[in-house]
Amino acid sequence: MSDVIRYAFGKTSLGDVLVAASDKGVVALEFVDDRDVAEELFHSRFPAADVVSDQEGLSLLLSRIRRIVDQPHSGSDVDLDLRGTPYEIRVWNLLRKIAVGETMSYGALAAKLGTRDARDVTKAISTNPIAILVPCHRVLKKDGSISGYRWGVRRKRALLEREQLGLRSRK
DNA sequence: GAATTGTCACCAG
DNA sequence: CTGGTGACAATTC
Repeated sequence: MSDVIRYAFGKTSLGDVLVAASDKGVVALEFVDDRDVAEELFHSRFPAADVVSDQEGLSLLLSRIRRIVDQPHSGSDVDLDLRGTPYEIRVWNLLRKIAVGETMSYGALAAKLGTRDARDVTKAISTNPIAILVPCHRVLKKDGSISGYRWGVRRKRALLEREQLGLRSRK
């Protein structure tokens, strides 16, 4: 049997996003520049699944995501359907425990996981299909500088700035 | 910032 | 196994 995955496009203050969800939760959330390209890419990522467009059915989810992007500190309660190797899932779960406004280095993450190399973590993170909801943007290099981001360093910086600003002005 | 080097897991051949 | 590579890290300029 094949899964049914519904997807829809949405606009956030950081750009267009493509969100996809199964019955269990969100399976993917990506920033896209070109919707046609994204759609194609997306189909090929879930060859075994039944991928259907469902703009209306996901409108609620989209609005929640928009809220999270605009106000990261307001908390999120979106169900996720993580798909990946056990190791990757471990990493992603760890990422989700990082508090808003906090950051962590790849090295520190590696230590927590008992991995030898930071690159091990890097690889797992870089294959993360779910932007923002799995806050891979809160992972920086050890000196605090931004190294790279799957969806563009610019967005990563914007996200972080927003989170820290939100924290500060909330007090 | 950018370049340089050490390192190690991963992948293609 | 060999060689290329990287969302790293530490150093150096």
